[in-house]
Amino acid sequence: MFGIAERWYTTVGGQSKNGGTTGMARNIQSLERAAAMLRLLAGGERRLGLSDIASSLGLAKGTAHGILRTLQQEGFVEQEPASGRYQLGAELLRLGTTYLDVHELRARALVWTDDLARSSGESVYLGVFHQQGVLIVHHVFRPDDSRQVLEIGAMQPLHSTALGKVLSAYDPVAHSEALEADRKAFTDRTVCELDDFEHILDLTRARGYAADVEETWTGVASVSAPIHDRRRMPVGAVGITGAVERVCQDGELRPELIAAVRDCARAVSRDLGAGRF
Amino acid sequence: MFGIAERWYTTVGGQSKNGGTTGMARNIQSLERAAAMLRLLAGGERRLGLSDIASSLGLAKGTAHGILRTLQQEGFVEQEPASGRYQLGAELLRLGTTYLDVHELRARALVWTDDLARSSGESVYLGVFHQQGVLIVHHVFRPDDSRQVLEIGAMQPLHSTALGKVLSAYDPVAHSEALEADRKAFTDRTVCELDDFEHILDLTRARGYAADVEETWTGVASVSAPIHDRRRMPVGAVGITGAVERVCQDGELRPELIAAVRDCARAVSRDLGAGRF
DNA sequence: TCCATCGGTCGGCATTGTCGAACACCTACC
DNA sequence: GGTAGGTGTTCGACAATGCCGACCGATGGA
Repeated sequence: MFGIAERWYTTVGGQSKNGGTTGMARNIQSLERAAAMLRLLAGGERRLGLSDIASSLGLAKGTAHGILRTLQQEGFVEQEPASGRYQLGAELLRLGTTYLDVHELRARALVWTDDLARSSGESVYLGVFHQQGVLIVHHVFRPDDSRQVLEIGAMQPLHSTALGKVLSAYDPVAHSEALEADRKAFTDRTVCELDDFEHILDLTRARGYAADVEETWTGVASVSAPIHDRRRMPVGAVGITGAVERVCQDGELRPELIAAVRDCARAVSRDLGAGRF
Repeated sequence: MFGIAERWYTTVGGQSKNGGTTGMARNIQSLERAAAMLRLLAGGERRLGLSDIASSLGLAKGTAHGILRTLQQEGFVEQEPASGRYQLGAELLRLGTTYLDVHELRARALVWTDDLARSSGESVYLGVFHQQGVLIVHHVFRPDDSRQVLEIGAMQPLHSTALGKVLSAYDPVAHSEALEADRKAFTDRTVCELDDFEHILDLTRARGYAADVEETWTGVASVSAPIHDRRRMPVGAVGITGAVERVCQDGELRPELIAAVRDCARAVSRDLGAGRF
């Protein structure tokens, strides 16, 4: 309701050419609503009914139904025949996997992350900045026979994880996002204060890597380093994650692990074309 | 173009109430076009330009740009800053993973497929019917240390794989889909003729399982069995896949593997509520 | 330097999506 | 058994919305 009326005004005034930060051109309403529905279905744990969806988004039932019907036909949502409730559809999985296949950073990193997992003995994560957090695009299991769950497609917070700190330190958009958001305390070691957090980012830039010692999960520590493309722009981060007893020694991160992570990040960056000069 | 004009007539004449087989209600145009764009981007291997996309879908450049701009803001497509080309976006990966988390069949099957992989010594696949093929929603690696790639989110053909035959035999929609499509020959053992294929489906229903001995990939054989829900409707299929030398013996599938797969399928079905009757 | 093509934007028209009410259907509860 | 409240779905009319095609500015070969 309100968002619609507001958007109207933008057509009258000057369009400010390009906008420093955001384009702010008008977008297609039905698409925005459809995306909001998918996000709503992704957020709510269980299936949602039509009335819930319509009222949550402030839409008429008929409107919401039209969008859902189209999304269902395209395979983006499915409807449970019994209750008539809606949930996400299989086409999203297919397209999401295709995204991974095309992802250049991931493709270049595959072999290097395998090496890193073998040499470090810990699980390896590759993440990119997305929306308000870090999206895991690759995950190599720790090379032992323990039961592990694949975390590709999962999100991690920016302010407490090693991957998130690296991206916040090097990616300007991630930086402002991390500063604006409220930094939730996951453990008693999580850094939430603005000044402390910015100091950590400065430290990250100075060192060239970031750490997370029990700031997100108790007993778990990580190290991460940034990956740059051929234009020296930050495009992602690699890191290892493991039990704090293995990753740390005498209260400090084991130096050989830091070196291994940084070597891997440099290798991937070089593979992306950032190598020479 | 043509589809649009046709749709117009339905508003004038009688609306035929409900339509016998399909609802045939009108869908939202911009959403259909956006979905077609995503599918186009998923199909083409490399990134596509705006003009390519517009001409491929028969749209004006401005129209295509508006849809792409919105999709980009929502995270469904990304634009390479240098060339301006478009590719699929990270939000699809996030939503696709969320689809897996909510998937009830997959959740119930997790523990049973692990057992099956351990007892059979082969890799395990869990698939559901989707569009024109089988979508892999779970994949357990063969329990040795060999290098394997995760195939969750990949598609398999209906007519040549064990999973596809099971779904074609038990799911009516998959059945008609498999009969109508042209069955491509992947190896010289692929069954393409309509009569032969229908005979195989009859055999599958009679036996309660299906096989694929070098009909899709040379040197690879699979066995699969159907999973039913509490209404005895087929909802998916589990199967094992491995080198033909291990899976077969004296030209026949090893009986203990067939039994293990069928036990797993029955266990998951029972877990879904199909147990008592 | 020119020319072809790229992605992106803008104004005007009318198609298209939206709204709200009415419709079947089901379940639970008097 | 009826009723009341819930569901998802359809319909018709209005006008706001998204579509089209012409128009920019930049880019990159020839």
